[in-house]
Amino acid sequence: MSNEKIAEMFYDIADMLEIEDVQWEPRAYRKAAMTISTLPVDIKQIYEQGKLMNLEGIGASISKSIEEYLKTGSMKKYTDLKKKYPIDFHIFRKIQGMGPKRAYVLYKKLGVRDIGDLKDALEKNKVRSLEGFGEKSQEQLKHNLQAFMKVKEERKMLGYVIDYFETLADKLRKSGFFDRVEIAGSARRMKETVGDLDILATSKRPEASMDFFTKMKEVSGIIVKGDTKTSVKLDVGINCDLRVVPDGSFGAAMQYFTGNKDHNVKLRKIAISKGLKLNEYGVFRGSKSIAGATEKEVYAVLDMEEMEPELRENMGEIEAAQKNSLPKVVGYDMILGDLHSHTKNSDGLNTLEEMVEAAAKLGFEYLAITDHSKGLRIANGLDEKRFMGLHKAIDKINEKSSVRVLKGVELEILKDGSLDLPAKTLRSMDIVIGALHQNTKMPRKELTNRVVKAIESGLITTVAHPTGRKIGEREAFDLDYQKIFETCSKNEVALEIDGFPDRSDLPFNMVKEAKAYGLIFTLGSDAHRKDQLRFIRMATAIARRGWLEKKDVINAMHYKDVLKLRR
DNA sequence: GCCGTTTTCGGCCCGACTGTTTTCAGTCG
Repeated sequence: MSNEKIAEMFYDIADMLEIEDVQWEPRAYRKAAMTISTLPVDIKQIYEQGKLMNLEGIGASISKSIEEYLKTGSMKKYTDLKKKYPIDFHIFRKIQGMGPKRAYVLYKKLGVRDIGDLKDALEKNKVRSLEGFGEKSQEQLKHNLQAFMKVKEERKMLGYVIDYFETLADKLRKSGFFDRVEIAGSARRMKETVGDLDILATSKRPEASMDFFTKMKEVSGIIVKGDTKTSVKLDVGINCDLRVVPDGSFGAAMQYFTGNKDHNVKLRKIAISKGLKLNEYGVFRGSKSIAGATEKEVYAVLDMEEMEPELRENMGEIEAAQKNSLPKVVGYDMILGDLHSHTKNSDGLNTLEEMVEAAAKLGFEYLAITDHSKGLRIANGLDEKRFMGLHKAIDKINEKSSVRVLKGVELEILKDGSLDLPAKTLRSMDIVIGALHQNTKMPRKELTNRVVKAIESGLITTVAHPTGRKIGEREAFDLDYQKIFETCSKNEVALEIDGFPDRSDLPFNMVKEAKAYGLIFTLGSDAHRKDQLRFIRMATAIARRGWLEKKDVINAMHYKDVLKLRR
């Protein structure tokens, strides 16, 4: 996919135009870059459909540049600018305190082009004497550069830290120093990864409450400490901001700090169009506050419904809220079971009995055991015989267990698109999750046909973790996803949302895309240990972020209906 | 450069922080 490449070029152009003090254009290019980098499909497809100009922030000029790049592999505007500014903006953008203007000064005065040059200049203390810089700026850049080099993966996967976050917030609540304590930020939006933890609170004793906070055992270092904002390092390796806000602004602050940024920007524009001003303290007409105590009233004075935090990504939710057409997204409490889990029989850690017991503790109505099939050797996949044995054990458990155990398999889709187990075995199962694990580097067309063939076999019920991505580790498969979605739709095959934090697959923006094809979804924790069954919550979060409603999610059905659907 | 039931021209989100400034530029979220 060229999306990321093109987006980076536009970000570069924006930086370079900013150096030239061009007004407004940088903003336009950044907006276009943002749109492109979050596209759920290959931009080439959109170009081929002639729909580039339908994208937000992409007009005549930028669409021409995209076309030029797709056809020739280069972009004149970019190349020309880059000749003047041969600077590694791409990397510098990731270093705090290195904006385009500073990068240019460093290039012009010291010849700094890339991260190595920067390191060199800083070590030789050449930066502090430059105009506009000083001792402190130099030290700060040194520090930020080090932080950048050290941090391989600065974001944490939310699934691994969400319980910790909630425990921390609970401790604050129970301390007696605060009146209200709520988690905001990307954790509240249930984003797959989080860079830090934002907590909002109200307190009658801000000073004492901040003292309490900084002395908690989870706090490993203090970054800044004040009455209204304190930032600390947590022992799990990320930062936490605690803000104490006035009671009457709590709703406005929750809105503001839940984000995301684009969502907030759009809201503020709408406020302006109504002659109002929106900030983290409230909604104002002139200097008079007309809303701010609750989020609901903030949205209400902007003439829209309040939407679930998971939706606030500027993916159309604002327009929907204005038209009263927000989806009624599936609730966490509507999920009755888990449709993807493993036992010791393949590559899980716990026995069938232990998994079922853990599912009962979590209040599941049902649990699908979907151990790997034989083709996945490293996972000790099961053949027909071993599955028969497993099914006998499941039948036995179902006689007495409160949790209904469904018989399933995470089935290898083989290299030629054929399936790893005979039809007879597959037909005896309640759920058959077709999956790609091996030989996935095929050309796009071949790989797509392989999956299509599996879907058209009539033997699989669901496509497992469809993109195969692993966050920070492995890219998504090179597949024609539109074709996959179409084929699933035609053949009544569901897509899986795998809630295992590293996977988080399908990604939420593609869930929304896939829903438009009329598809239904299964949610799975992909648990390989009993304590990982809790990841079903993360799968639900992705479903919500992808605008899925109760009717779109098979796990919201009772098991009898799931089995009926299977038949 | 994009965009439009207040505009096809003239707007474009907002506040805070920091360090470097003698009133502001750059950066960030």
